[in-house]
Amino acid sequence: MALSRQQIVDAAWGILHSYGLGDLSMRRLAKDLGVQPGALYWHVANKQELLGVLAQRMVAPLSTITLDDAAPPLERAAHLTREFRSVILAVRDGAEVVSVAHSTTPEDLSPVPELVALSTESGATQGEAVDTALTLVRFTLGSVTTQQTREAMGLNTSSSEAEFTAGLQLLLR
Amino acid sequence: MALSRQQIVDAAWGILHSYGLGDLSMRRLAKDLGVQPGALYWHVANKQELLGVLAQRMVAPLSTITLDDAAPPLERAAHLTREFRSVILAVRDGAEVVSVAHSTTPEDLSPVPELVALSTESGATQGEAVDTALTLVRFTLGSVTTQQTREAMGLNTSSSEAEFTAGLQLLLR
DNA sequence: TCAATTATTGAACGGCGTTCAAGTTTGTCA
DNA sequence: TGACAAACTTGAACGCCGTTCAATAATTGA
Repeated sequence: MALSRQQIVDAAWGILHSYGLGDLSMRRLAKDLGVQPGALYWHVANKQELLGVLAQRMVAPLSTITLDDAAPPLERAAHLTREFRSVILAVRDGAEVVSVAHSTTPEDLSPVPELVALSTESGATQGEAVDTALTLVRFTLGSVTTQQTREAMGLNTSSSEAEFTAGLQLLLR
Repeated sequence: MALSRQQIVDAAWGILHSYGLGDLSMRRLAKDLGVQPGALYWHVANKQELLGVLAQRMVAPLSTITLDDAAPPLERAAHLTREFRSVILAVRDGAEVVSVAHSTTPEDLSPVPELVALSTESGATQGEAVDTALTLVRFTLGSVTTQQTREAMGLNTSSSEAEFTAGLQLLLR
């Protein structure tokens, strides 16, 4: 069977989950797929593009999440941000991978559009809503980056969750 | 004259400013110093340590900054955070370099201790103050990372300053 | 069947961080 | 002054990395 883009992405996804970004090299990927490294470049432009696809896959579930309609918009925003956090926290080096994608296209990546909608719903102008959403996402990425970096170093991360909650409340007062 | 740790750090500082993190390799550093790469390792444990020193040097001015005594603490905190931003914005890939250091020792790196002091001064408990300071720093690092990434890609960054200001106000209400 | 398209190989290019035995230089003290 | 130790540097290698590209193989459509 011919190699496909999908297979490559799946294998990369697997390595990322099991061994982390440090082990996700094009050569390692090729070896896992039983193929020469050069073959990957027929299906994928370069490593950066591949990481972008992985980031999208990570956050994809966020755009189909259903939030309690009864809850006020800001509470739903808080909930969505928490979901964002758990999604990237669940993948090794998830924050690092998503950060790159976020830096390239800050406003398109989930959960930014969803957060913008919720923020306008609660009375913000479009501009304010974008600023709020970006701030939430950046804070979350920073928080999780710290936690995952420290985890990788074997340092204590017990206060991470509480710090995140505190920051979230600070932002969504 | 013998090579010294100080010389290495200075040369690294120069490369970082002039050419960015992508050009800051141990081999390039050695070449600039007219020395073999291995020689660096007598003075410096590894590249990560070197980057840590660079990060410290970047933020060092923040701990000796003088803030308007008359202004309320939260305003001084805002000012300090702005200074933090300009300091890392002024160095190519500054946010990336400082992020690594921040992830390792989040609470020791300037301007975190200073922000904690200002936050307690305005009535927060120690715990709240730490959370606020970390949130401010992480948001700022995220914001500048995005800006510098986009600059490096030749993309538009005109809204960066306004987004930063908006986030800052959101956090220091 | 036989071109044309699609896909893969194999090999190379030019890098990277780091290690280490072997050498050189420098400083100390008899 | 000379010998010895300590401080430092070299040169070479190890094992990686992302990416390119001519040549080759496999698949497809006419």
